[in-house]
Amino acid sequence: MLQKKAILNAQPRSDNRLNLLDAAALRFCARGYDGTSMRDIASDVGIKAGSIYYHFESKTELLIAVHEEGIRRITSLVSTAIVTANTPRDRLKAAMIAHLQEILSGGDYAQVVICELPRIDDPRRRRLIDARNEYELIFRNLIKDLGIGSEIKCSQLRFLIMGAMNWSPMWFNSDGQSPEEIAIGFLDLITVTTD
Amino acid sequence: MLQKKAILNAQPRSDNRLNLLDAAALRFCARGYDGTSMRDIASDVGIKAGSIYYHFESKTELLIAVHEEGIRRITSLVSTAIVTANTPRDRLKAAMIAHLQEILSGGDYAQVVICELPRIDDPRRRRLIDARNEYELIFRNLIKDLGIGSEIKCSQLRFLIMGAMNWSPMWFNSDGQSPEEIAIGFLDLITVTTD
DNA sequence: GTCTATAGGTAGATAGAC
DNA sequence: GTCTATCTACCTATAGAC
Repeated sequence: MLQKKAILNAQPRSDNRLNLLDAAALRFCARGYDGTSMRDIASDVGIKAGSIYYHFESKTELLIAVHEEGIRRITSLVSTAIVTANTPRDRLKAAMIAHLQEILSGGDYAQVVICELPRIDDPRRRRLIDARNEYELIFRNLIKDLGIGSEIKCSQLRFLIMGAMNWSPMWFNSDGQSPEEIAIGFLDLITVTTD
Repeated sequence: MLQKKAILNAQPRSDNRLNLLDAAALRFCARGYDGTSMRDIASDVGIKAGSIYYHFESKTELLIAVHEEGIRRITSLVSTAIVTANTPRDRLKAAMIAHLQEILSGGDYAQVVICELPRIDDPRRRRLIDARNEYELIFRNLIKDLGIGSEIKCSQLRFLIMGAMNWSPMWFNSDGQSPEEIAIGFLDLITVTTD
């Protein structure tokens, strides 16, 4: 009975699994995957490197887990943010705000999703790329709903917006504009009329 | 006779320093600084790892040299591109085209400038950041010349444009739009009026 | 200028004690 | 679940022969 519940919850005890994920996200974000050692991550949570392998099969597996958790979080946040908005433009604005909040002040998971993907050398890489593409589908649809015209124009707009947002960690300063102000500033500069 | 020509063509003698720079740029671009070993770079030019140290003091020094060369090239290209344009908008367009051409089809140096800077752990890092900021000053001035108004609006526009451009290697496909078409597409989506 | 050989260190991962 | 100990492999960098 008790055991059954534990199985259903998937990861019942072992709190350090989550601590390891957090530490890995932080380290991968700060120094990159190749610049981070298992010993670094282990010491952040107060255990020895060998003990990580009780929770994760390999270093790659750890990166994949961080990546999947990052996708899960940002997808959830952005999906939730757009339901309360009424017009297509407001929905896009809400999505941009949520996306920027997550990658600028939401933690390290999102930045790992954004930056460390190209480094993964693993058969499962494709699955991660697919997951990220599925996330970006949200923006693809929001932009299509703007009704600005051709397919190619929609692609260009998507690349413009996503690029500007995903690059923002490179210059963002928490003393300056807030993620929300940045999102609004970007959107105001963009021509979203149908002509 | 044949042998002499082969030597002249492939390795202009002694100038393996340039070959090493090229190989390092390619490797750093593809696998990142931490994901590249001196053996990788050496084998690309047909020498052994230890021999690199005749040309460069250290691996960091090699990255710095790639970075400086990258800055030098893109600054030169963009500076040249804007002199033939007449209006502020055309100058910005010319700069964007040159920038995108260099990072998308110009080689690996520019991409190293863009992506590998945060990883450098060296006192000389500041010098490189300054160099990149000086390069970006070109765009800062071009945008100011548009006369779109407030300082903050100019910053937002700069971040929007630079972010979209610098992110483009993540999705660029040489079978699709050309760098020039991408630049024009981006600019057309942006409101550059003074109101 | 490039080689060989190697120093000295750190990486990811495993085995078995507790 | 975490430890210690260790394996194997690879890393940057140096020294000296050629």
